[in-house]
Amino acid sequence: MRNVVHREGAGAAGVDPQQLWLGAARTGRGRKPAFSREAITAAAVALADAEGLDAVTMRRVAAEVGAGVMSLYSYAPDKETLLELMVDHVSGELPTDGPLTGDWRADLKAIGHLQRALMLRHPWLPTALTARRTLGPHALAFLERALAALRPTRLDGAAKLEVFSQLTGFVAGHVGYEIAQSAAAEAPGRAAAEARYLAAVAADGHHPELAAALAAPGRPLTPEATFTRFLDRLIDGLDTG
Amino acid sequence: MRNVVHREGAGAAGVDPQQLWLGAARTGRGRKPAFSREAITAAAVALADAEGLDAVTMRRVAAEVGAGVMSLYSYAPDKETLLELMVDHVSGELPTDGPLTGDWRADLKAIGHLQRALMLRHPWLPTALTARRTLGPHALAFLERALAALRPTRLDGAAKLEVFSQLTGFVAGHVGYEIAQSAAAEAPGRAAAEARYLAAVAADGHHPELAAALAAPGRPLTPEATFTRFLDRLIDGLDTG
DNA sequence: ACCATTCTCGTACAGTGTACGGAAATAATG
DNA sequence: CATTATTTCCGTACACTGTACGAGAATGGT
Repeated sequence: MRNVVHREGAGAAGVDPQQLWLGAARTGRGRKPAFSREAITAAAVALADAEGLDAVTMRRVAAEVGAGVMSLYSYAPDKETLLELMVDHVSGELPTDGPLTGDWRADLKAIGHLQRALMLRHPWLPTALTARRTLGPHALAFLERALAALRPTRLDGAAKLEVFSQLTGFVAGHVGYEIAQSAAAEAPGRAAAEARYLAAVAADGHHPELAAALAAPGRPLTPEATFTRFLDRLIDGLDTG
Repeated sequence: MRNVVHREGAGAAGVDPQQLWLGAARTGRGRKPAFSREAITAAAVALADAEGLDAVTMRRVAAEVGAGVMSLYSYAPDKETLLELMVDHVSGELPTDGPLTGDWRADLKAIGHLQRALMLRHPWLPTALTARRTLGPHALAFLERALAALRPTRLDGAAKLEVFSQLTGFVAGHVGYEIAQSAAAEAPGRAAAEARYLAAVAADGHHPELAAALAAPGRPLTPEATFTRFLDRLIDGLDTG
C-alpha cells in the first residue's frame, strides 16, 4: 500500500479527518522520512505570507523544502489537505491559555480581535478558510477556549458551536474586505479608475442616492474602528438563551 | 488594435471598470459579432448553477454557446472579468423597485433576505463575491435601493456605503456556510466521519468544553431561523449616527 | 540474506488560462 | 467598384497546474 495516512473513504470528496489529524504513528519499518509535515507546512505558509496563496503550488513548495514534487504526497494526500494543514499551522499562533475575565461578551470580543490579528498577519487566511475545513488540533484548542468563554451563557451545545462558527465567518469576511480595500489603496491607478467610474455613474442622473452618498463623504474611519463597531454590535446582540 | 473594450491601464491588475461597464458602443465598422456578452454570461451562469463554479472553464463556456474558445476574449478580456459579468448578471434578479416601508431597519432586513435568496439560488455566488469586485449596473441599482432604505438614518455617505458592503459580506459569509453545511449533510459518509472525529477528540480528556457541547445538543435550528437571528442582531445594533 | 514496508522522485498526462496571428467579414473611403 | 481599416472568429501553441504511475533506494524485522 502506498500511503498509510490517507486511504480514501467511500468515494466521498476530501480526506477522513481522523486519519489526517490522528493518523497512526510510524511503525519504524521502512525508509525514514527525509522531511516532515511540519517543515512542508511551514514552507507553504511562508510562501503564502510572502507571495500570496497563488504562489503556493506543489512545485514551489517542494523546491522551497528541497524535495521532489511528488514527495509532498507522502505528507499530504492532496493540495487541499495541504491548505488545511496551513490553516491549522497558523492557528497555532492563537493564544489558548490566558485567563478569562468571566464577562463572556468581553472575552468573545477579545477572541474576535485575536482572530482578526491573525488574519491580518496571514492575509491569505480568509480565502483559505472559505474552502472546506475540518478543525485541526490548534483550531480545536482555540475552539475549546471559545467554548469556555461561553460557559456563563445558557446556550446549548449546538448554539455555542454555531456562535463560534459565525464569529469566525464574520471576522474572515470583514478582514477579507479590509485586505481588498488596502490592496486597492496601494494600486493608486486602480483606485482612481474605480472612483472615476462611480463618479460617472453618479452623474448619469439615475442614481441620486449614490450621488448624494458620494457628495457627503464623512471622515474616513479606520478599519480597526469599523471592525470593533460591527463586532460589538454582533456580540452585544447575542441572546444568552 | 485588438480589443476595444479593454485596453489595460498602467500595469495594474484587473480591468478599468469604466471601460468594462460603460464601454463604447460599436462603431459599425468591422465584422459583426456572432455572439453576445449576454449570451456568453448567461451560459456561464447556467453552467455554474448546474455543475458548480469549477465547471466554468473557458472551453466549457465556449462549447456551450457554440463558439471557439478564443472568441470569448472578444467579449471579456479574461476569466476574472467573466466572473464579474456573471455576478452582475444574477444581480439583475434582485428587485429594485418595490415600495419601501419607511422603517429602515425592516427595509434593510428585507434586503438581506433578498440577497440570501439569490445566493441560495446560485450557490457559487458567495465564492465568486469573495474575489475582487466592481459594481456592475445591476449591482448598482440594488445599491441605490439600499441607500434609499438608509435615507431615514443620519449616517454619512461613506458610512452608508460601508453598511451595504458589510451587509453583503455578512450574507455571503452566512450563506456560504449554510451551503457547505447542507453539502456535507448530503454526503452521509463524510458527515459521519467528521462526527466520529469530533467524538474521538472530545473523548481524549483535553477538550472538556467540546465534550460538554457535544453532549448537550439542543434541537437543531433551521438555517433560515439562524440567519434571521444574526441578521436582526446586526441591523438592530446599527447606530443611526 | 531475505523480504515487507516506507519513502523519494523522474516522467507523463490531462486540463487550465490565454498570447499569437492568419483568415473572414464588414463598413467607410477613393 | 476596389481598396483599406477595422473588428471578430478561432486553430494552434505554450507555460503551468495537480497528480497517477512505478521504478529505485533505504530501512527494520525475520
